[in-house]
This record gives sequence, structure tokens and C-alpha cells, in this order.
Amino acid sequence: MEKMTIKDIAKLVGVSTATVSNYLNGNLSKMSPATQKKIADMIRNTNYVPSSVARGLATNDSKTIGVSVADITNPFTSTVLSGIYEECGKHGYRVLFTNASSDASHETDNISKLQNQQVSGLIIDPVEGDSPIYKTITNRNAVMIDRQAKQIKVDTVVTDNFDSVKRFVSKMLDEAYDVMYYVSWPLKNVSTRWNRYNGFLAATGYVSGTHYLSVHNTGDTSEFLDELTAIMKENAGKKVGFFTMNGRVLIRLLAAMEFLGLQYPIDYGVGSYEDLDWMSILKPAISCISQDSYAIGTMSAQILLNKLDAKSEMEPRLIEVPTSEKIRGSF
Amino acid sequence: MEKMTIKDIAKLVGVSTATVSNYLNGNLSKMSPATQKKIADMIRNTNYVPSSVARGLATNDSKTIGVSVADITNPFTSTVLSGIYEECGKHGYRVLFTNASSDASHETDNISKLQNQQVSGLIIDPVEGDSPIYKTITNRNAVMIDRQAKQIKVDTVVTDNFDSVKRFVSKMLDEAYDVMYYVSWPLKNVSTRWNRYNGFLAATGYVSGTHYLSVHNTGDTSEFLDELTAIMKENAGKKVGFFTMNGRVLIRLLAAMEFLGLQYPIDYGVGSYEDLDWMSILKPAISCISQDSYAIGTMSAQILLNKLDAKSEMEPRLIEVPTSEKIRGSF
DNA sequence: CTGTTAGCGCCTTCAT
DNA sequence: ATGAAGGCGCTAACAG
Repeated sequence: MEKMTIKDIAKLVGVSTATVSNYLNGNLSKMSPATQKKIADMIRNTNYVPSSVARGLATNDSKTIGVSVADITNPFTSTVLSGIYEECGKHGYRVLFTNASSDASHETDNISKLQNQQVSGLIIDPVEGDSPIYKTITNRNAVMIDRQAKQIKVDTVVTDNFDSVKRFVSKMLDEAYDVMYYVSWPLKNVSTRWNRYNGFLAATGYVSGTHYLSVHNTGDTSEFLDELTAIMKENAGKKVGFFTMNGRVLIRLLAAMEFLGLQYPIDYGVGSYEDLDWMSILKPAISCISQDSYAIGTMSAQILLNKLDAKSEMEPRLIEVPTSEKIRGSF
Repeated sequence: MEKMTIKDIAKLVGVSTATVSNYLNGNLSKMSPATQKKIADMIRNTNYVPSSVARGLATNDSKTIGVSVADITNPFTSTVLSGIYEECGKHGYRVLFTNASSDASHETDNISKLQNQQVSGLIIDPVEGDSPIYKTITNRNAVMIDRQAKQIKVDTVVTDNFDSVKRFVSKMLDEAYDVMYYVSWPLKNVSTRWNRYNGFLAATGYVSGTHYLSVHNTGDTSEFLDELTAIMKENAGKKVGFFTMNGRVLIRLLAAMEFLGLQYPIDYGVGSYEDLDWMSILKPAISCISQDSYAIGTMSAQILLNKLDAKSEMEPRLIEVPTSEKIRGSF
């Protein structure tokens, strides 16, 4: 069975390619029910599938969504991606995948390549808060995830960072913690980290820059250990609580505490952003804020696809996806 | 700056499109150094980027690798994907992503769509051991991951399942366990699960079908709990060990044991396939077999891309990626 | 209702 | 060393 083309179908059925094309595109009003059926049958019999490449050339629309993620290895990200994929599939769009591996220049490369590959739209899960490349994307055909620029230029889907952390940390405070600390990757200019920190500050009333502790994703943790040691010593006798900004940070904290011979919820208390499967089997289980990563994926795709066919230029929106709390026994 | 085409460049430089095309494709021998330079400059100045869609149409090669994964949410899978992406990028290929969400019919759909979208090649991380759709893929332009059919028809990249489990379980046995059990998702016809089970059998000498315990990924675990209870009762007084076939199964086991009020390594011992970040912070930390998921990704892409340009039909190979052991304190 | 006919942007003989 | 021209498979006016 050779590769069929629209021409073959047209010839076999005895109509012109235009008619077949119209059929393919749902312009059924433009032909008799009889030819409709003949074409339908022929397509079925020959297993004909139109070439999306050729169609892309002709329509200048590849029906492809380019996705740039910061780090696909992050459980949050892979769940988001699965949401994006499902939603795109539902609307007949394909997904061109790129991954920055947390490297900003890699990301720049990825995004500009996607742009040069005539994708219909772009979904970006940014590595950092800002990058020159972000200026090159337009609200017409892009949405960003998780990054809340000071001035939103492009539709952005984020999780409820500030408020959920504020509520959660307040709850910790209610448990009579004397002092609290926010643990995070280096804040840099990553809005997610800042928003959660600000929620923390709002709940505690601390001033910005204090009660903040950072770990690096990679390399040695001796510095972190020192800071932690200092904190625990400084607050000897007090009830001290920690809020970690995601699961991986939590792992760093727990490992460090373990190293220092300290145990929660006795020597300290913990709560975390992000709900990962393993958190529930720790003893005690970790109380956390659960974000709906899948929904973030589907929402962002939905918004993007909507504006792709709406064709009307809207002003950029900020969509906040709600979270839920899982209170277990870690504080 | 309008969208440049090859024609524009040709006109601006004062040559024909053929010459520009030759330049673009590295056929530099076909033109004078002078024109080479002129073209190069013009391309740079105008920011011209050839349309991959048009090129795809003309060459009938989209320079795109279609990827079908069983479940992107699985940490193994997302790491594999990152490997695939890096390797493909290195060779100028793009990655079209699809995800089956562990659903076989969804997968069938994904793969056949990819096939109809003139991808240059296919990488498949299969949902199950077999599916009619797998018959439609050819070794010419595809590689499979992690699935070892009885008869390999397509290059397949797997991790060292059998031997590494055999070695690891032997090591557990050396710790004087009286009896051991293999815990897994339902074996079905998934080669990975079977191979690990067979390695387990080889180490223990048990007969197939015994000392095997399955959990379902979803739904209630009461059945599992009952089986576990029976096992622990039946082996009262004995030193009993468990080997879980991956991290998620391990979580199920630990949760169940916790529910039964049992603790490792006192009441039982555990070891697992797969090395996940949280395993090292459990107390005691989990001893496990660490597979190189990233390498599996890069290898499979490498093999695929190699044969895509080698153009010589080779016979299907089975590539086994080695593992390493992390012995910690869980048994 | 249906057919004709230009393109879409690039590649590729075949001439020159 | 360079150019002219046809074609890849499909779409979209415009005719009829």
C-alpha cells in the first residue's frame, strides 16, 4: 500500500482535489451527500491520512504547540506536561517538547528554536524569573506557567502561592511555634520562591530577608548545615518550625536534620509546599500544601488554544489555581 | 522584519534560490567562497531561518523523533525523556511528545498518530508487553525501551534487570534472611516485571509463581494488606525480606507495613529496584538498585539516530544498560 | 455543487 | 560555479 495523497483519492473517487480537501476540512456543505460518502469510503479503504506537513505549509499553521520546561525531571513539571499533552490532544494539536535542564541559556536556545519552527503556540515553564528571550514572546500565541512577572505581558498560570502559604504557616503558628524559618532554593528572581516566601512573611510578620535559609540543588551542603546548626543553637529551648518551598528542598532539610541528630516533630516541626507520594510514608507523615499540577497543565493549554482560535487580542491575565492542604503529623 | 524566505535571500544576494539552498545544506563545493560569504552575511543580517515545514515537505523528512511514553509522571520515564531530548537536540532532531497515561488504547492512538505524522523515527516506552500496534513498527526507524519481547523485532534498550536483581537479592540472602518475597505491580506481560522476578527466583531458588506479591497502582489495598498479614503470620519467628520492583511499589509496601505496625529492618527487611531521592532520607535509608535512566534515554536516541542515517538494515539488537547498587540500611 | 489554478518554502535534477 | 524549473501534498480563491 503506497503512500496515498489527496490527488490519488481525488482520482480514485473521480472528483477534484479541491473537493477532497473540502471534505477533509469539514466543508461538507460544498458537496453532495453522494460524493461525501464516496470520498469517506475511499479514504477508509485506502487508509489515507493527509500529510500534516503539507497542510502546515499550505496553511502556515502546524497545529503544534511548543513546550519549554525548566526541568522535566521535576515531578511537578512532568505532571504539568501530562496535563498539557492531554488538553492539546483533545483539540488536535501535537506537542513539541523541549527541556532546559534548569539551564537558562539552554532554555533561550530551546525557545528560539521553537519560535523558528512555526509552532502554533508556546507554553513556557521558565527557568528563572526573567530572561531576554521572554521579551520575544507575545501574548497572542503563548502562555507562561508558574512565573509571575511584575508586569504580566503574557497569560500566566500559577498556583496559589502567597495565600496558601500564608494560611498554612499560620496554621503552624497556631501550634505554638516560637519561631519559624523558610527554606528554599536560592530565591534569585524566581517568583514562585518569592511568593511563597512573602506568604510566609505575611503569616509570621517577619521582615523580608530574615528567617530565610537557602540550599543549593547541587554540590555540598556544609554551608547549609552550618546555618542550620546556628539556628538550632540560637533557638535552644524554643519550639522552632520550618517551611520548605518544595519536596526536594524538604529532602535536603530532612537529610541535614538527620545528620545533626534532630527529629521532627520533637526537636523541630516541618511543613512543605508540594505533595509527593513519599511524603505520606515518612514517620510522621509530612503535612503539606498540595498543588494541582495536572490542572495547571490543562488550564494553560486550554487558555492557549482558546486564544489561538479566538484570534482576538485580549489583555494578559493571571490565572491562579487553588491548592489544598494535607495536614498530617509533621508539626 | 518580515518573515524571510529563501527567495528573499537569493534576491538580496543576487543569486538563485538553488545556490542558497545548496549553501544551507552544506554543499559549499558548489559555489565560490565569495558567494558563500555573501550568503552567510545576508542570512545573519536578516535573521533568516529556513522553514522546517517546507523543508520537511520537500525532503519528506521532518527531522522529528516521535516519542511515546507509558507514563511521563513516572520518575524513571521523565529522566529517560530528558536523555532522549538532549541526544536528539545534539543531532538536530526535534522531539514530538506523546504520553499514554498507562492506558494501552491511548498508546495505540498515540503511536499511530505519530506514524501518520511523518516522524523520522520512533522511540517507544511501552505500556505493556504486547500490543497489536507494536507489530506496525519497524526496526528501520524505531527503538523500544524497557520492553523485551520474546523475539526482538526492534532494537531495544533495557536495564540490566535479571542479573542485577539476582545479585542484589543474593546479597540480601547473605544477611541470613529465612524467606524472601518479591513485590510488584501485577506481572501481566510486562517484561521488566518478569525479568526482575526471574532474577529474584534465580537468587532464591523458589519456583515461579510463589513468593510473589502484587499491589495495584490504584484503588484499595485491603487485599494486599491481607496477603501481607498472612505472610507475616505464616513466617512468624523467621527473618523475612522483601524486594520491591520499583519505588512506587516500595511506597505501597512501606505504607502497608506501617499500617500493620511493623518496622524494618527489625520486623522485616527491604530492598528495591530504582533509586529515588527520597529513599536516602528514610530511616534507615533504603538499599536499592540504581538504574541509569538518563543513559537509557540517550542510548536509545543514539541508536535510533544512527540507523536513521546509516540507512543499512541491521538486525535488531538488545542493549542492556548496567546498574549499580546502593547498599544502605534497610536490610 | 465541483473543478482550475495558483501558491506555501524549499529541494533537486538538468542545463548553462 | 550558478540558474531555471518542476515538484513535495495540500489549501483557497475564483470560476463555472
